[in-house]
Amino acid sequence: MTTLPDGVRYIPEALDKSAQTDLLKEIRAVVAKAPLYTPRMPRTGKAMSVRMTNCGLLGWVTDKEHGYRYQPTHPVTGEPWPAMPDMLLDLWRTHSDWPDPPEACLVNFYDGPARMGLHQDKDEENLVAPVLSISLGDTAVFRVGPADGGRTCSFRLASGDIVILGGEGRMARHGVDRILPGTSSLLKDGGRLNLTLRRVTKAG
DNA sequence: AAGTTGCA
DNA sequence: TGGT
Repeated sequence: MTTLPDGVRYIPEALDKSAQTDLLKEIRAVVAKAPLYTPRMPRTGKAMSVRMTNCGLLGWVTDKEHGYRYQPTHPVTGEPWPAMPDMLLDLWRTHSDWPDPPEACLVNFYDGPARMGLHQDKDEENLVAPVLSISLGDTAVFRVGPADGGRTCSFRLASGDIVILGGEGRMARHGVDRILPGTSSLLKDGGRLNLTLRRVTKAG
């Protein structure tokens, strides 16, 4: 594998098959209560290819009118986000090395052609706490590069893998080039779920 | 603005 | 096809 930027940690096979199945069940329950919606770019209103929902106290949302932000309610249903499953809190405790619990879990669903352009996570009030990402389902071609520009590298993220952007890597630029169809049987109809845990505010 | 395109 |  190509060299990762400083502060970007890749943990392959962090979740075994049984843990992936258990976690998927939890996320299905979240999606049943807080349906996936199509987020839209600020100003242009252009639809993103990824569909999203959240769980936890806060969720990341975007729309044409108000842009990128965190809020406590689902933008379509107006309901509070479902609670963060204990499994996710456990994974954060195990891997994040951060004292305060995560407030947001962004659930991104990538179907066959969905992608995500290179970006930095900077909508949080807390830009120091790490960002923890969990992959479920089909393999993604993930791209990551240093915060200040320069060369990016890409590698595959398979079901059960974890990536942590922490320390120097917190503001790393990252995105998803594409999904490799048929690479996992975890999701019956294919596609990829990515769960991103974040601390949004500064204090607990 | 987490998009798209176009070019090497 | 891949890196930006």
